[in-house]
Amino acid sequence: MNTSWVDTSLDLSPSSARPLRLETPKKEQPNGNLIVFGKKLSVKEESGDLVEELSRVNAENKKLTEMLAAMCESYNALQSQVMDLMSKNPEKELSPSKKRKSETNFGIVGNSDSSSTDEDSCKKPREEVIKAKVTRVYVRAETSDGLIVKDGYQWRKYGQKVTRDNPSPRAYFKCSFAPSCPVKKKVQRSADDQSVMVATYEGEHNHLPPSQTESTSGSSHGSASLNPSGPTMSLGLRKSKPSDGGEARKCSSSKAEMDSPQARQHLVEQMATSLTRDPKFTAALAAAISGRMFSAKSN
DNA sequence: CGCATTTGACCCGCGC
DNA sequence: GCGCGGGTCAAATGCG
Repeated sequence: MNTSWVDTSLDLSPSSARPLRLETPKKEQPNGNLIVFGKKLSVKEESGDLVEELSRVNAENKKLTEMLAAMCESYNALQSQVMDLMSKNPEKELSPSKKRKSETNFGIVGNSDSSSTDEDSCKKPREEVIKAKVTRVYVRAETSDGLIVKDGYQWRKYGQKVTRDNPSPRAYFKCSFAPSCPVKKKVQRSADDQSVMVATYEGEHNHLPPSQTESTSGSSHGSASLNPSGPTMSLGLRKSKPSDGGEARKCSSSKAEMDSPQARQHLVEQMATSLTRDPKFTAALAAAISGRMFSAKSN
Protein backbone atom coordinates (compact mmCIF):
# COMPACT_ATOMS: atom_id res chain seq x y z
CA MET A 1 0.00 0.00 0.00
CA ASN A 2 1.62 3.04 1.13
CA THR A 3 4.75 1.39 2.25
CA SER A 4 6.52 3.19 -0.48
CA TRP A 5 7.83 5.54 2.12
CA VAL A 6 10.55 3.18 2.94
CA ASP A 7 12.00 3.51 -0.48
CA THR A 8 12.71 7.11 0.06
CA SER A 9 14.42 6.89 3.30
CA LEU A 10 17.83 6.27 2.08
CA ASP A 11 20.26 5.35 4.65
CA LEU A 12 22.51 8.25 4.24
CA SER A 13 23.85 9.36 7.48
CA PRO A 14 21.73 7.40 9.85
CA SER A 15 22.50 3.89 8.96
CA SER A 16 26.05 4.52 8.05
CA ALA A 17 26.67 6.39 11.20
CA ARG A 18 24.79 4.06 13.37
CA PRO A 19 26.86 0.91 13.22
CA LEU A 20 29.96 2.94 13.42
CA ARG A 21 28.93 4.71 16.51
CA LEU A 22 27.89 1.52 18.06
CA GLU A 23 31.09 -0.19 17.35
CA THR A 24 33.33 2.58 18.33
CA PRO A 25 32.78 2.61 22.04
CA LYS A 26 32.43 -1.08 22.21
CA LYS A 27 35.93 -1.83 21.30
CA GLU A 28 37.16 0.08 24.25
CA GLN A 29 35.93 -2.46 26.62
CA PRO A 30 36.45 -5.94 25.40
CA ASN A 31 39.85 -5.36 23.99
CA GLY A 32 42.95 -6.32 25.72
CA ASN A 33 43.63 -3.29 27.79
CA LEU A 34 40.89 -3.41 30.26
CA ILE A 35 40.72 -7.10 30.64
CA VAL A 36 44.15 -7.06 32.15
CA PHE A 37 42.66 -5.01 34.88
CA GLY A 38 42.49 -7.94 37.17
CA LYS A 39 46.23 -8.29 37.01
CA LYS A 40 46.83 -5.10 38.84
CA LEU A 41 48.07 -3.05 36.01
CA SER A 42 50.17 -0.19 37.17
CA VAL A 43 48.57 3.20 36.98
CA LYS A 44 51.10 4.40 34.49
CA GLU A 45 50.56 1.56 32.12
CA GLU A 46 46.87 1.92 32.48
CA SER A 47 46.86 5.62 31.84
CA GLY A 48 49.19 5.12 28.93
CA ASP A 49 46.83 2.66 27.42
CA LEU A 50 43.96 4.95 28.02
CA VAL A 51 45.72 7.86 26.42
CA GLU A 52 46.59 5.74 23.49
CA GLU A 53 43.05 4.58 23.24
CA LEU A 54 41.83 8.11 23.53
CA SER A 55 44.00 9.35 20.74
CA ARG A 56 42.95 6.50 18.57
CA VAL A 57 39.33 7.19 19.26
CA ASN A 58 39.90 10.83 18.53
CA ALA A 59 41.39 10.02 15.19
CA GLU A 60 38.55 7.72 14.48
CA ASN A 61 36.09 10.36 15.45
CA LYS A 62 37.75 12.78 13.12
CA LYS A 63 37.44 10.42 10.26
CA LEU A 64 33.84 9.75 11.05
CA THR A 65 33.17 13.43 11.03
CA GLU A 66 34.78 13.76 7.67
CA MET A 67 32.77 10.90 6.37
CA LEU A 68 29.64 12.50 7.61
CA ALA A 69 30.54 15.73 5.94
CA ALA A 70 31.13 13.92 2.70
CA MET A 71 27.80 12.20 3.03
CA CYS A 72 26.04 15.44 3.69
CA GLU A 73 27.72 16.99 0.73
CA SER A 74 26.58 14.30 -1.62
CA TYR A 75 23.18 14.48 -0.06
CA ASN A 76 22.98 18.16 -0.77
CA ALA A 77 23.97 17.55 -4.33
CA LEU A 78 21.23 15.01 -4.66
CA GLN A 79 18.77 17.30 -3.05
CA SER A 80 19.53 19.95 -5.57
CA GLN A 81 18.92 17.39 -8.25
CA VAL A 82 15.59 16.65 -6.70
CA MET A 83 14.76 20.31 -6.60
CA ASP A 84 15.67 20.52 -10.20
CA LEU A 85 13.33 17.69 -11.01
CA MET A 86 10.64 19.32 -9.00
CA SER A 87 11.00 22.58 -10.80
CA LYS A 88 10.62 20.81 -14.10
CA ASN A 89 7.51 19.18 -12.83
CA PRO A 90 4.32 21.01 -13.86
CA GLU A 91 2.78 20.57 -10.46
CA LYS A 92 3.72 23.34 -8.21
CA GLU A 93 5.27 22.03 -5.09
CA LEU A 94 5.86 25.12 -3.16
CA SER A 95 2.67 26.83 -2.30
CA PRO A 96 2.80 27.42 1.39
CA SER A 97 -0.46 29.21 1.60
CA LYS A 98 -1.08 28.15 5.11
CA LYS A 99 1.98 29.37 6.79
CA ARG A 100 1.04 30.87 10.07
CA LYS A 101 4.28 32.34 11.00
CA SER A 102 7.41 33.09 9.17
CA GLU A 103 9.14 29.85 9.60
CA THR A 104 12.83 29.82 9.76
CA ASN A 105 14.77 28.03 7.18
CA PHE A 106 15.54 24.45 7.94
CA GLY A 107 18.96 23.06 7.83
CA ILE A 108 18.34 19.72 9.29
CA VAL A 109 19.56 16.71 7.56
CA GLY A 110 16.39 14.93 6.78
CA ASN A 111 14.16 13.87 4.02
CA SER A 112 13.54 16.29 1.32
CA ASP A 113 10.26 17.86 2.02
CA SER A 114 9.05 17.10 -1.41
CA SER A 115 7.00 14.16 -0.41
CA SER A 116 3.38 14.75 0.04
CA THR A 117 2.56 12.66 3.01
CA ASP A 118 -0.38 10.43 3.20
CA GLU A 119 -1.45 12.04 6.43
CA ASP A 120 -2.17 15.27 4.70
CA SER A 121 -2.94 14.58 1.16
CA CYS A 122 -5.06 11.52 1.18
CA LYS A 123 -8.11 12.62 2.96
CA LYS A 124 -8.84 16.05 1.80
CA PRO A 125 -8.28 17.85 -1.38
CA ARG A 126 -6.01 20.34 0.19
CA GLU A 127 -3.54 22.01 -2.01
CA GLU A 128 -1.24 23.55 0.47
CA VAL A 129 -0.09 20.21 1.66
CA ILE A 130 3.57 20.85 1.43
CA LYS A 131 5.18 23.29 3.65
CA ALA A 132 8.46 24.19 2.20
CA LYS A 133 10.41 24.76 5.31
CA VAL A 134 9.78 21.78 7.37
CA THR A 135 11.64 18.56 7.48
CA ARG A 136 9.56 15.50 7.60
CA VAL A 137 10.89 12.25 8.85
CA TYR A 138 9.23 8.89 8.80
CA VAL A 139 9.98 6.61 11.63
CA ARG A 140 8.98 3.07 12.04
CA ALA A 141 7.67 2.71 15.55
CA GLU A 142 6.55 -0.83 16.03
CA THR A 143 8.04 -1.10 19.44
CA SER A 144 7.54 2.29 20.95
CA ASP A 145 4.15 2.84 22.42
CA GLY A 146 4.16 6.57 22.87
CA LEU A 147 4.73 9.47 20.59
CA ILE A 148 8.42 9.38 21.04
CA VAL A 149 10.94 9.76 18.30
CA LYS A 150 14.50 9.62 19.43
CA ASP A 151 16.75 11.69 17.27
CA GLY A 152 19.51 12.60 19.65
CA TYR A 153 18.08 15.89 20.77
CA GLN A 154 16.26 16.69 23.94
CA TRP A 155 12.64 17.59 23.51
CA ARG A 156 10.07 18.93 25.89
CA LYS A 157 6.50 18.18 25.15
CA TYR A 158 4.29 21.21 25.35
CA GLY A 159 1.08 20.09 23.82
CA GLN A 160 -0.98 17.37 22.31
CA LYS A 161 -3.89 17.61 19.98
CA VAL A 162 -6.18 15.35 18.09
CA THR A 163 -6.51 16.56 14.58
CA ARG A 164 -9.27 15.93 12.18
CA ASP A 165 -7.52 14.06 9.46
CA ASN A 166 -5.82 11.67 11.82
CA PRO A 167 -7.44 9.85 14.73
CA SER A 168 -4.19 9.46 16.56
CA PRO A 169 -3.07 12.44 18.63
CA ARG A 170 -0.33 14.74 17.53
CA ALA A 171 2.31 15.70 20.03
CA TYR A 172 4.15 19.01 20.02
CA PHE A 173 7.72 19.26 21.20
CA LYS A 174 10.21 22.02 21.67
CA CYS A 175 13.92 21.56 21.75
CA SER A 176 14.87 21.77 25.39
CA PHE A 177 18.57 21.27 25.02
CA ALA A 178 19.16 24.95 24.46
CA PRO A 179 16.60 27.41 25.81
CA SER A 180 16.98 29.62 22.80
CA CYS A 181 16.67 26.86 20.27
CA PRO A 182 13.65 27.60 18.11
CA VAL A 183 13.22 24.13 16.73
CA LYS A 184 9.88 22.48 17.12
CA LYS A 185 8.83 19.01 16.38
CA LYS A 186 5.48 17.45 15.73
CA VAL A 187 5.05 13.73 16.10
CA GLN A 188 2.03 11.85 14.95
CA ARG A 189 1.28 8.36 13.90
CA SER A 190 0.47 7.90 10.30
CA ALA A 191 -3.19 7.74 9.61
CA ASP A 192 -2.79 4.79 7.35
CA ASP A 193 -0.15 2.82 9.11
CA GLN A 194 -0.17 3.13 12.84
CA SER A 195 3.24 1.63 13.06
CA VAL A 196 4.72 4.57 11.28
CA MET A 197 5.48 7.77 13.08
CA VAL A 198 5.65 11.00 11.21
CA ALA A 199 7.94 13.53 12.80
CA THR A 200 7.88 17.03 11.42
CA TYR A 201 10.73 19.32 12.31
CA GLU A 202 10.40 23.06 12.04
CA GLY A 203 13.32 25.35 12.28
CA GLU A 204 16.98 24.91 12.72
CA HIS A 205 18.98 23.99 15.78
CA ASN A 206 21.26 26.80 16.85
CA HIS A 207 23.38 24.55 18.98
CA LEU A 208 25.38 21.42 18.66
CA PRO A 209 23.52 18.20 19.07
CA PRO A 210 23.86 16.52 22.42
CA SER A 211 24.93 13.48 20.42
CA GLN A 212 23.55 10.95 22.84
CA THR A 213 26.72 11.02 24.83
CA GLU A 214 24.97 11.33 28.09
CA SER A 215 22.49 8.69 27.22
CA THR A 216 25.10 6.02 26.76
CA SER A 217 27.03 6.42 29.93
CA GLY A 218 27.91 9.08 32.36
CA SER A 219 31.57 8.35 32.03
CA SER A 220 32.65 11.62 33.55
CA HIS A 221 35.07 12.99 31.00
CA GLY A 222 33.51 13.02 27.62
CA SER A 223 36.33 11.37 25.84
CA ALA A 224 35.19 12.85 22.59
CA SER A 225 34.62 9.38 21.37
CA LEU A 226 31.33 10.30 19.92
CA ASN A 227 30.74 12.52 17.03
CA PRO A 228 30.71 16.17 17.96
CA SER A 229 29.11 17.37 14.81
CA GLY A 230 26.10 16.55 12.78
CA PRO A 231 22.72 15.54 14.05
CA THR A 232 22.89 11.88 14.70
CA MET A 233 19.49 10.94 13.53
CA SER A 234 19.08 7.48 14.80
CA LEU A 235 15.70 7.24 13.31
CA GLY A 236 14.25 4.13 11.92
CA LEU A 237 14.76 5.16 8.39
CA ARG A 238 14.99 2.16 6.27
CA LYS A 239 14.64 1.21 2.75
CA SER A 240 13.18 -1.83 1.25
CA LYS A 241 15.21 -1.79 -1.89
CA PRO A 242 18.41 -3.66 -1.48
CA SER A 243 19.05 -3.37 -5.15
CA ASP A 244 21.25 -0.37 -5.41
CA GLY A 245 23.89 0.87 -3.15
CA GLY A 246 22.67 -1.21 -0.32
CA GLU A 247 25.06 -4.00 -0.96
CA ALA A 248 28.09 -2.37 0.42
CA ARG A 249 26.27 -1.31 3.53
CA LYS A 250 25.35 -4.81 4.33
CA CYS A 251 28.97 -5.66 4.58
CA SER A 252 29.10 -3.65 7.73
CA SER A 253 26.97 -6.19 9.44
CA SER A 254 29.63 -8.74 8.99
CA LYS A 255 31.67 -7.13 11.64
CA ALA A 256 32.37 -10.40 13.27
CA GLU A 257 34.98 -11.05 10.69
CA MET A 258 36.90 -7.96 11.49
CA ASP A 259 39.24 -8.33 14.33
CA SER A 260 41.19 -5.19 14.59
CA PRO A 261 39.44 -1.89 14.93
CA GLN A 262 41.71 -0.44 12.31
CA ALA A 263 40.59 -2.98 9.79
CA ARG A 264 37.03 -2.30 10.66
CA GLN A 265 37.48 1.38 10.37
CA HIS A 266 39.29 1.05 7.12
CA LEU A 267 36.58 -1.07 5.66
CA VAL A 268 33.90 1.32 6.78
CA GLU A 269 35.82 4.18 5.35
CA GLN A 270 36.17 2.42 2.06
CA MET A 271 32.49 1.72 1.99
CA ALA A 272 31.64 5.28 2.70
CA THR A 273 33.93 6.63 0.05
CA SER A 274 32.79 4.18 -2.50
CA LEU A 275 29.22 5.06 -1.76
CA THR A 276 29.65 8.76 -1.90
CA ARG A 277 31.79 8.73 -4.98
CA ASP A 278 29.92 6.15 -6.89
CA PRO A 279 27.73 7.88 -9.46
CA LYS A 280 25.57 4.81 -9.53
CA PHE A 281 24.77 5.26 -5.93
CA THR A 282 23.90 8.88 -6.31
CA ALA A 283 21.84 8.12 -9.36
CA ALA A 284 20.00 5.41 -7.50
CA LEU A 285 19.45 7.80 -4.68
CA ALA A 286 17.98 10.40 -6.97
CA ALA A 287 15.87 7.79 -8.69
CA ALA A 288 14.52 6.57 -5.40
CA ILE A 289 13.64 10.04 -4.25
CA SER A 290 12.02 11.07 -7.47
CA GLY A 291 10.22 7.77 -7.74
CA ARG A 292 8.82 8.23 -4.30
CA MET A 293 7.75 11.74 -5.15
CA PHE A 294 5.88 10.78 -8.24
CA SER A 295 4.23 7.78 -6.69
CA ALA A 296 3.07 9.91 -3.82
CA LYS A 297 1.61 12.46 -6.14
CA SER A 298 -0.32 9.94 -8.11
CA ASN A 299 -2.09 8.77 -4.99
C1' DC B 1 11.12 19.13 45.91
C1' DG B 2 12.09 19.94 41.26
C1' DC B 3 11.23 18.73 36.77
C1' DA B 4 8.71 16.87 32.84
C1' DT B 5 4.32 15.62 31.18
C1' DT B 6 -0.65 16.11 30.77
C1' DT B 7 -4.62 18.45 29.38
C1' DG B 8 -8.13 21.87 29.06
C1' DA B 9 -8.43 26.67 27.80
C1' DC B 10 -7.17 30.14 24.91
C1' DC B 11 -5.35 32.36 20.64
C1' DC B 12 -5.19 33.09 15.87
C1' DG B 13 -5.58 32.27 10.95
C1' DC B 14 -8.53 30.73 7.39
C1' DG B 15 -12.77 29.60 4.90
C1' DC B 16 -17.52 30.40 4.29
C1' DG C 1 -18.69 38.19 11.28
C1' DC C 2 -18.70 33.57 12.71
C1' DG C 3 -17.26 28.98 13.22
C1' DC C 4 -13.71 25.62 12.74
C1' DG C 5 -9.38 23.71 13.47
C1' DG C 6 -4.47 23.79 14.41
C1' DG C 7 -1.08 25.52 17.56
C1' DT C 8 0.36 27.28 22.13
C1' DC C 9 -0.03 28.36 27.01
C1' DA C 10 -0.13 27.31 31.67
C1' DA C 11 -2.07 25.17 35.79
C1' DA C 12 -2.46 20.58 37.51
C1' DT C 13 -0.51 16.25 38.04
C1' DG C 14 2.85 12.57 38.30
C1' DC C 15 7.34 10.81 38.89
C1' DG C 16 12.16 10.27 40.31
